[in-house]
Amino acid sequence: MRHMRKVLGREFFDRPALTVARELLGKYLVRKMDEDTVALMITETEAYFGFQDKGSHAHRGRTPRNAPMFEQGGTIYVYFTYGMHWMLNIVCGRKDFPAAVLVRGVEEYIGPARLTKALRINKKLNAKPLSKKSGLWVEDRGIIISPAQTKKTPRVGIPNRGEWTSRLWRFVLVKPKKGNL
DNA sequence: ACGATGATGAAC
DNA sequence: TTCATCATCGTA
Repeated sequence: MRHMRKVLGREFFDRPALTVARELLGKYLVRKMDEDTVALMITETEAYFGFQDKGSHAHRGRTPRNAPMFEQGGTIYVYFTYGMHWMLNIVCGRKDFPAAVLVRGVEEYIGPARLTKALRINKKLNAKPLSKKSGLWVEDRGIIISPAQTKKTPRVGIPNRGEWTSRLWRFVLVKPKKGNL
């Protein structure tokens, strides 16, 4: 299993965003830039799920910006915020149900805007499918993440939304201590 | 610790 | 028309 490199397809992303967010930890985000292909392990994610989620862009329905969230699982949703930053989301679940996972960190580049800057992810990828053709995809390289390595916390930057603020929908990969594996 | 950045959508 | 937003960086 050490050398497996399975490109994750629709069957992986056509599931609830919480499941996908948790299982994306330890998977590899792969980006092809010209002749350069970079693969970085995903270390931090957040789930956004359905119309009722008051933290989600989709909670008041479809708008031109959030339209990709209504596409099928595996669609890329990239949006621009704070006048400078691109945010990378991966759409989850079936078409017409708005759900996605925000990729907040990969090894080496922690922070949703930092990783998009490093991997040159911007509007050009919005609404495209994760695939080798689009130049952005996710691989399972056989790394198993235990529950003990998965820290759950509230989502970042969503104040005063009651239960939607306190839900533990952020997942962080914790490096196991030496001798603890 | 604070201001600049400046798209998008909601509130007023 | 004004304000807050799923941040980050440079400057003080």
